[in-house]
Amino acid sequence: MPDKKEDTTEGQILEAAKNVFQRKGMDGARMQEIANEAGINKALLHYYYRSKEMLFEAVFKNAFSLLAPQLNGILNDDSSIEDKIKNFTLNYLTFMNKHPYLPKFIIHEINRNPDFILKMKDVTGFPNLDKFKKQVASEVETGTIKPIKAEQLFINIVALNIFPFVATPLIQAFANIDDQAFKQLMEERKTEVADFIIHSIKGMP
Amino acid sequence: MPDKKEDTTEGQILEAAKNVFQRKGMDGARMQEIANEAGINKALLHYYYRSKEMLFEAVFKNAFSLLAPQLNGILNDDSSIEDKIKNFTLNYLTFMNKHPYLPKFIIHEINRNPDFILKMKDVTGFPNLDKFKKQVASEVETGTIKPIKAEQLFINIVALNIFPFVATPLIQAFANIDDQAFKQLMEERKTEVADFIIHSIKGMP
DNA sequence: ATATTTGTTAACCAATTGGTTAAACTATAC
DNA sequence: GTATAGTTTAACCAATTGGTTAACAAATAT
Repeated sequence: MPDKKEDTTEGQILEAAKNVFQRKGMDGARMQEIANEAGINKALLHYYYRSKEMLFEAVFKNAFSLLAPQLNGILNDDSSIEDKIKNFTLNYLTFMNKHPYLPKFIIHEINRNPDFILKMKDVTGFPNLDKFKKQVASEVETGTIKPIKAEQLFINIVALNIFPFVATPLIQAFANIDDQAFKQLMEERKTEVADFIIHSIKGMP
Repeated sequence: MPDKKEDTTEGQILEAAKNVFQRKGMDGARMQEIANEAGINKALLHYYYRSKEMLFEAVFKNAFSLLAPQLNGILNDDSSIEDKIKNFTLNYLTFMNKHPYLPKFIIHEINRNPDFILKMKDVTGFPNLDKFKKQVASEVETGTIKPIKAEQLFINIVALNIFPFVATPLIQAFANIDDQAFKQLMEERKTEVADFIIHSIKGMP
């Protein structure tokens, strides 16, 4: 009896499928390649997941429910905006070291088929801006931060944190740096990004 | 004799290929679909472009050489950092209205095959950070802007400008807004983003 | 006018791909 | 032990896909 998830056949399938789908995308992935990487027969793939689409959906949901809580953190806890930004930036960039393909994968597949996001909306604790909006409005009113729309601040936060991991090769080419130097830049960003944002919204209006 | 590019067969092919490739990506695109959209026979596609890869490369190079000058603007002209940020933000967000699929397309395909970027490095005026780095260092020294690495500032600028167009459906879902409201947000960003950046780098160190 | 090059098509082909089938192997139930 | 249900495989299948061929039409050259 296997106790670790990766030792069960289904675990191996999901792990292999995750790797192949995240590397190649839904369209580029091949069932045969997933079977090979899982060390099993292709027919067995269809035994566990009747179709490529079903397997893909399982992988996508897994990925999405890893990412969603990261965003919910910033939106729904009770700390100040400033603390949220600091924590989110630090957490997210740390999290990215473990799952570097995740944002590319999710963003690409949602662009390919925007309906996927509807299927997600009920499943996990789907991120929601309502609370964050009230908090921003409130801190703007008390003068803790300068006037800004919650939506714009939210976009800025996720953009600054996520974008480098979506456009890694492009940035590396423009900045003319190797993997090591890029990793170093990302390490610096754990504090750099939060400082950048806070500096911007803390000044006089 | 056709004078407009779109009236020649090759023009129709490139236009159709651009649309299909940008919607579906290299892997998801079908030669038959491109032929249909161009209103021609599939064999004629292979008459003009021997293979799918060659056709794709033509489309990709076109797309890239539309985007590259946008970045070069900010890197290689002689205005101040502040003016560069203002101009770039305004220009880029305006440019995006005309080519909304462009950044998704380029980023996805470069992730799929990072070697593509090597092929681009010689072709067009490939963006280069050298001049920008000197300028940032100089303005930091004179105290015009607070201390920041040119690479980090560059990443921040492109992230804030490009990311919303790469992750549109995701942002729309999180912020719970429709196309119209999203477009409105992007319109606001034409000044919002530049203000946000400048506010951040102009404060006391 | 007519030969020749260029542009266009319908029909075809080989390879790939997602998916199925029927048999075999393995563990579990009785 | 043996029936039974669950797991795994090799071989197969139909559809799709990128690409080709050979014939035909339209310019262009001579």
